[in-house]
Amino acid sequence: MALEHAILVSLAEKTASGYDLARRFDASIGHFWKASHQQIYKVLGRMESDKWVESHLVAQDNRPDKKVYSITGEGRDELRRWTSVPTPVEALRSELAVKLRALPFGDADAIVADVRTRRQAHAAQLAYYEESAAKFYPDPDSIADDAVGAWLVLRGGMLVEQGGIAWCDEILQRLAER
Amino acid sequence: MALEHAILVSLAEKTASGYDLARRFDASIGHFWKASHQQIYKVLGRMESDKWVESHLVAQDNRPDKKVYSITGEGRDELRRWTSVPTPVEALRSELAVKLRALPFGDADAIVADVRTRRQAHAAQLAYYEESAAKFYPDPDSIADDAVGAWLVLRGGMLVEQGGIAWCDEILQRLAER
DNA sequence: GGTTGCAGTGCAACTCATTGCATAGTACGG
DNA sequence: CCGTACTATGCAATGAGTTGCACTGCAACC
Repeated sequence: MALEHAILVSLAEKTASGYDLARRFDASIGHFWKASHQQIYKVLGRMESDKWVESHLVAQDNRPDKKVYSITGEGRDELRRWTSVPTPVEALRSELAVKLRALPFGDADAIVADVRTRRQAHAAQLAYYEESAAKFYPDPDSIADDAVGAWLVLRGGMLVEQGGIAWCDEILQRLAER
Repeated sequence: MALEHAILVSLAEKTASGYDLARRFDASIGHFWKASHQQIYKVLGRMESDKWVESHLVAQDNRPDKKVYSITGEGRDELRRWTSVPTPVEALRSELAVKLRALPFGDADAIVADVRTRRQAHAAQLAYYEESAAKFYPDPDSIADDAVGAWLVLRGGMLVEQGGIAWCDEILQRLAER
């Protein structure tokens, strides 16, 4: 149940409309927590009745009105409370793992092809993270205090992708070299 | 929608009751795909009406009757079809990443403590995988063909845990050493 | 003049998964 | 004999998340 909290973090950084949030969840935060706009609007409604956020309508030129949300005191309290509660380690869920166990009953060539594609996807994502890192944190040894979190998240993303690549390589070595 | 397929794999290896499957999903396969017994019974019902599996009642001494499921020809077809379709790369979802972005608005000490706990959990899981590997695959260079999948899955688990540990260490280095 | 894309908010239906509850017999330790 | 744990199957309610659809209007391209 962390979408609420992801939204709180995002609003704590900067007020936003549901639409703005949806775009943020397509990029930055979205690399580690996906959410569709439908879900965001629904949760925003619930959060507003819980008084964690409040909204006001903003009229715009040449564009539809928008509802800009901002975090409330209660929202900040909730965010602080949430950070002080231990996070359960999330279980992994790998469809590829299931497929690997299905090797004796399935199509080995297709699985190998799939792993190759997946390796490319991991490599592309890693390249993207590295680009972002070079762009936003050219000097990793001196990062502003309030940016350390975002930097560490980016590092986590890189480590995940590197791990993914390493796994694909091991699989290909075993399965393709025969 | 891979629980069906995880069950098909498990039944292709060996027939089982819902209860047996639930225990398998607490161990081996369960490290990469969790499922509760309620969910398993429900999905088994659906799979039986889809003719992917069939069941017969087995009476037991001193124990309740059980319904033993086995995979059908159609089930094997489905499994084969599924392995030949590319798997979408699953999005990562890290509550810890969200918490790291919440650092400026939250309780940094609690987050650091949380990361320490998480590091231990990763280390414990890694140790468990390494034990399993040593026990079941004492010689990784000569693994039977039908065991390669399970071995690769185990390797994937190890890589994930190693990545998790590396991330925790980076976080602790940044946040705790101050 | 028509299509595509962006900005903006939302409902409805559905699937997936968790949590809590129900039932029932056996085995075992204290 | 009492409580706990294991074997065994399942329903009901709720929450989380996806997919599909609906409506408006502007800007840009062909």
